[in-house]
Amino acid sequence: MLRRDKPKFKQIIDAAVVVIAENGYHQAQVSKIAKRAGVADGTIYLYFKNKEDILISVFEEKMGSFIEKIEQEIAGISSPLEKLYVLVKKHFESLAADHHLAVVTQLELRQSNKELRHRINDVLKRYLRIIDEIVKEGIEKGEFRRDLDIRLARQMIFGAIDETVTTWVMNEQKYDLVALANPVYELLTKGCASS
Amino acid sequence: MLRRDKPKFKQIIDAAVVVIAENGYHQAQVSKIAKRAGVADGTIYLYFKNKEDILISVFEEKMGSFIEKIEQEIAGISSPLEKLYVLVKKHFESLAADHHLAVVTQLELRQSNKELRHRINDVLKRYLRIIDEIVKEGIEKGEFRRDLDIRLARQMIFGAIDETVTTWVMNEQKYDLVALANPVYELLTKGCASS
Amino acid sequence: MLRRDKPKFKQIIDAAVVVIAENGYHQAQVSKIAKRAGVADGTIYLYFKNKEDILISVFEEKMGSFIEKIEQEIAGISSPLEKLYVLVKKHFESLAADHHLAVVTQLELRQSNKELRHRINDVLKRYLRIIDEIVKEGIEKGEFRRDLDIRLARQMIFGAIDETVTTWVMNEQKYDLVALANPVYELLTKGCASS
Amino acid sequence: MLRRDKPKFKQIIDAAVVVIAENGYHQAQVSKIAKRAGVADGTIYLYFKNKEDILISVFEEKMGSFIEKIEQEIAGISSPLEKLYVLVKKHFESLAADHHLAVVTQLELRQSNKELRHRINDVLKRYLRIIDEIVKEGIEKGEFRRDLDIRLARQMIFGAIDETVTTWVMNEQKYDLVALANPVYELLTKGCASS
DNA sequence: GATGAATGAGAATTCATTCAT
DNA sequence: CATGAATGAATTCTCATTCAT
Repeated sequence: MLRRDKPKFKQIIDAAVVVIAENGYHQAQVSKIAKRAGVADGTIYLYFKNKEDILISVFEEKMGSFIEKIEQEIAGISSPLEKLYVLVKKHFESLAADHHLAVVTQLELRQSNKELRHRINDVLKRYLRIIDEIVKEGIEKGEFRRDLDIRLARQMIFGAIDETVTTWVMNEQKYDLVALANPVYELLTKGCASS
Repeated sequence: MLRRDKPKFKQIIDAAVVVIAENGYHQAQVSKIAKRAGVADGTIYLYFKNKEDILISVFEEKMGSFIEKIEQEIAGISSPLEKLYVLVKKHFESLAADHHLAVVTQLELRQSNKELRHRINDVLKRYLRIIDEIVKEGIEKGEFRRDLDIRLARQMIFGAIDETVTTWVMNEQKYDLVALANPVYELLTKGCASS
Repeated sequence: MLRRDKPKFKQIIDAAVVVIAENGYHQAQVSKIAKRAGVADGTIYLYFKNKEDILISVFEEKMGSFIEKIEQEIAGISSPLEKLYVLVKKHFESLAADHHLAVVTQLELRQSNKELRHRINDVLKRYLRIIDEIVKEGIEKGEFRRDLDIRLARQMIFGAIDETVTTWVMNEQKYDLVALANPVYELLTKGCASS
Repeated sequence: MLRRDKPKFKQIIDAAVVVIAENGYHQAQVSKIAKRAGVADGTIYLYFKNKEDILISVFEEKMGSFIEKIEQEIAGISSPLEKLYVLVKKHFESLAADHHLAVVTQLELRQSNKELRHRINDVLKRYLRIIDEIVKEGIEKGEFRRDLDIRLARQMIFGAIDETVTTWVMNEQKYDLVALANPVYELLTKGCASS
């Protein structure tokens, strides 16, 4: 039985998200997470190698299902432009639907040390590859400009989406993030310049 | 005499950048910074209130002169599009010219706690306002699309630039960042879509 | 289970008394106390909030049982004069029996900061109230002079006892403190003047 | 020229009393005393060997003139009982007249380390010897009880006076200390017991 | 599998004192 | 005589991890 299918594994992951969101990364002690999950401190170490492993697992689990959802959503779409639109929209929807998770991914987990962030980036790569695919397909199908550097296009797309979400979180999620999907999509596809 | 004009202040700031870049944020002990700066530990506290004050000052000093440089560069330019191009180029040039600083601003200082990051954001705001001005002027002069949401455009521009630099730093600065100024500018202005 | 009933709590308290007596208040580092108590430094903090809490607890524990002992001893005595005599005698006996404790209460704990001394005074108040009761009862029963100011009488009694013990401690406990109980009692009751 | 006759010596002593009274013993840094005295930090060390030397000098200077005053006052008195009364009265008057000094001698200087307190005790000895002389003379002249242990009588007298002043200081000097001279004198001479 | 008491390494900061000017 | 910038030693407390029960 995989650890991720055991109930306590999920309990601890979920507790970690809440504890980090409520207390901040540096105040998210293992004992706090254990208490919130309703298990003993030592029990954590039956499911996770160490604290870092909890944090990575948080990202893997949450980001993983997030990525899967998006992969499914865009699977049946043929137009790369529409795929990009759906990706932006689903990205915003997912984080708008889980405020705790949004705080954790946009603010708290970024305070982790260099190594942890490199490992988080590995998880992210799967997401970035989806964007790469959309861009590549877009070029092939003629919907995207032919002279695009795929990597740079992906960085702009991800950077813009990410910055938009982070600004929204730092503004305490006061406005409607999902409503920004369309204008962000317009910006990404048409750019700033008047044509 | 302002503390920032005293030679030891600069010594310590510069030592801090190197120490943080080489050891990482969490391994940048005050004693290490002092040693590198060639002063006693206690001397640090004649120029800085506490360790956090060193870190904020690093950002203020470096980012401050960075912003000033860009303000001067674009001051004499009349075309907002050209201003945007110069901003991207100077941004890349500045960080490419100081590898230590690039590591510190893109990776290390982001692991600071929430309060420190909020104070860092205050410094950043000045930079974001420059972008806002360019966008606003661009719309007025007809070079930028009329229907742009200024805040979103700024988020895309900053997000794309920042993501590009961060990716470059995480790839250990293996390729030529400055060479990306033009394609990034093209992306930001024309977008991904074929017209 | 109250912390004061746990064996390690007592271990640490007792270690603190010895370490403070032997090294002095300002040289009684937490690590020294831990080592003497045979526990890890961190274990201290499972039983005490901080270092100050150890010191207050030392006083509360030791002074507490000291006060209880005296309360019990005088409970069955009907004559206030005899109560006073027993109080002086027990006070001297208690401190003569524990040289370390005598050094700690008479010399070392008095170097604590104002806040700690105020909290120590709270414990002392219970002792001072016992003296007050003896004086009050003595006046009512006609054994003490009718015109006594209770508070002043208490201050003289406590001041004389305390000064006697402190002088004894500062003279390195070279003479027999308990033997002074009778002459001190005589002084307190009859005064200096020939009648 | 003796250092104690130089104006800066007195300036620094007086500044020390005020700084200690207002900030407490542990917050009375040399730099604070220097600032208050209107001299540079380094100047302190032209007049005092080290910080401890300042504190002892404070006690010597202030207690010295205090003792001299009392010696003069009782010099012309022939009755030992009256001498005792005057001593108590002058003791209370002196401290009631200088609230800062009262706080320093009764509370703050007692937080000093063991060595400093031993040296302070040397200064006190001169005062204690005055009391001894009064008691001895009192016994010889038949005004004091013949069976007195001089040392113990002195400890009671000093202990009672000191405790009375300390209680008054800890109660923030809310009531009239000098008015207590008479009842304290009565207590010391006649004791608590009804005759 | 589950517990939770015990462990112990690691770092920012203060302030008395010096000494070149 | 006077200055004040510079020095550097010294200590509490936290919290991830272990392991006996």
